[in-house]
Amino acid sequence: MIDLRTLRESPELAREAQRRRGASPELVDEILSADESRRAAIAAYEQLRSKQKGLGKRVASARGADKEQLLNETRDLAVQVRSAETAQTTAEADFETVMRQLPNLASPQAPAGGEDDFVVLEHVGEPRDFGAEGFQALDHLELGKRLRVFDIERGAKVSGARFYYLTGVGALLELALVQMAMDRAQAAGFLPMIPPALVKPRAMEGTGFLGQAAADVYYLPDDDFYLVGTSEVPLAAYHSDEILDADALPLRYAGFSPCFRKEAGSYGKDTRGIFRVHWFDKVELFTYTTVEESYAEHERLVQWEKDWFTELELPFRVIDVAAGDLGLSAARKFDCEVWIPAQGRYRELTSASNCTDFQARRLGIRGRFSDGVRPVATLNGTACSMARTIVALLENHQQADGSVQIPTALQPFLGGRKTLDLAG
RNA sequence: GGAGGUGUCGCCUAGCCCGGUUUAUGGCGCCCGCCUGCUAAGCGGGUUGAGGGUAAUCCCCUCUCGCGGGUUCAAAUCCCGCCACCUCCGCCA
Repeated sequence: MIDLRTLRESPELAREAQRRRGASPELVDEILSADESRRAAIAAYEQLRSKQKGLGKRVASARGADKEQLLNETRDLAVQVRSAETAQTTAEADFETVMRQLPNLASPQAPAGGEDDFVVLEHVGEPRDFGAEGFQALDHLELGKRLRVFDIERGAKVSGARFYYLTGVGALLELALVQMAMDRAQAAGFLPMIPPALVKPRAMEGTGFLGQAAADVYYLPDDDFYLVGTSEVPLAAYHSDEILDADALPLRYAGFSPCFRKEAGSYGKDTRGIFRVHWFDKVELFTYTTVEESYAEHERLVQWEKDWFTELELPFRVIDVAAGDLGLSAARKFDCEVWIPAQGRYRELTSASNCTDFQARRLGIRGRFSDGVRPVATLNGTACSMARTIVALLENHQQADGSVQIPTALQPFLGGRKTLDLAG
């Protein structure tokens, strides 16, 4: 992210960075002014406090009239110290408030523009031509109903719209995907984790989900808990306020957790089936490393995701998300979009973000290096998002007879099962 | 949810009742040195961490005894609230 030094030395660069992200350039000036007040308040407090300490020592050893004299002096000083302390606390809080609104610095390589200005980096695999195969492809809702993979009606009855039950083979399919994703993650050096899905505000705020994304987050006011929208949150907060041993980096974790999303503002979008839901389970990859190493790690995350879809025999493309569509914390983001036949387009199934030191600064995660203590970098990437992967598998691997073929790589995790069909 | 106990510088620990000379005691570990055929042992010294100032590994300042408030000229120490852990009870998968 833009650190304070850069902000102070070249505010115009920072303003430009804000414009590039579609964020307010004026924020930079607000921060600078808050920073100035904060520093002045700290300096004033520290000076008074130092004086007070010196006097305190003399009071301790003084006797009689000397002591009375010193006590009078220090009493006056104490009043000043107290007000200086209040001023400092206020100034720091004000500074934090504006500073926390500043998004990460977008990578210079990220394409300019907003949501529609992504750049397609590559296509892997070919969408099937169902017409040529002589049958009309069904959408995942139809397939899922017929094969009893999920139960949307009862999901709605019990929990409302955008909820579902995974049933029978559907439930087994998710468990198989979890196992396979964890297996591949472990092979790549990630430590399997099952983190808490309810977190305190600090974790949510530190990962950058209480900014522009706040409307999408479930909150339990009685207990002051947030429901995580991804295990990125508890995995990032795992090492909060810690100083990591540089030799231990990179630290890699694969978290499996439910994900809860309000999907506010998406009314009417993707209402069919289980493509866009309020809850799904996901295996997420998370890395702590150095900022210098983060770029290479980002490439590796994308490569692991590509390998995953190749193993699942799903046609996909990789996009480079534009600066204006990066959210608060990412400096750069690559999405893998899988072909969804019934929709006739590529849809996001995984996303890999390099958050550089943005989350680490906010969560107090630093590394001890030979040249000192510095914030580390954090990265996250989807290993497997269950509901959407099930959608993709059903639609892409459907057969003329209404059955669905299980990709070879996934079969061992389903007890050797090769197809989903009405019989079983 | 209820009762009691605990939380100190990497780890263990003293200090808290009775507030000030605590720049927090001692041990372990770690680092440097001495000594010794080698090793072990022994001896001497060093060692909380973070933030900031500075050209600076010198030096200076602030913060740091679970967290946050309060009392006081002054808080590890007194008071209040919270959190975590332990023991017991209750409840529960």
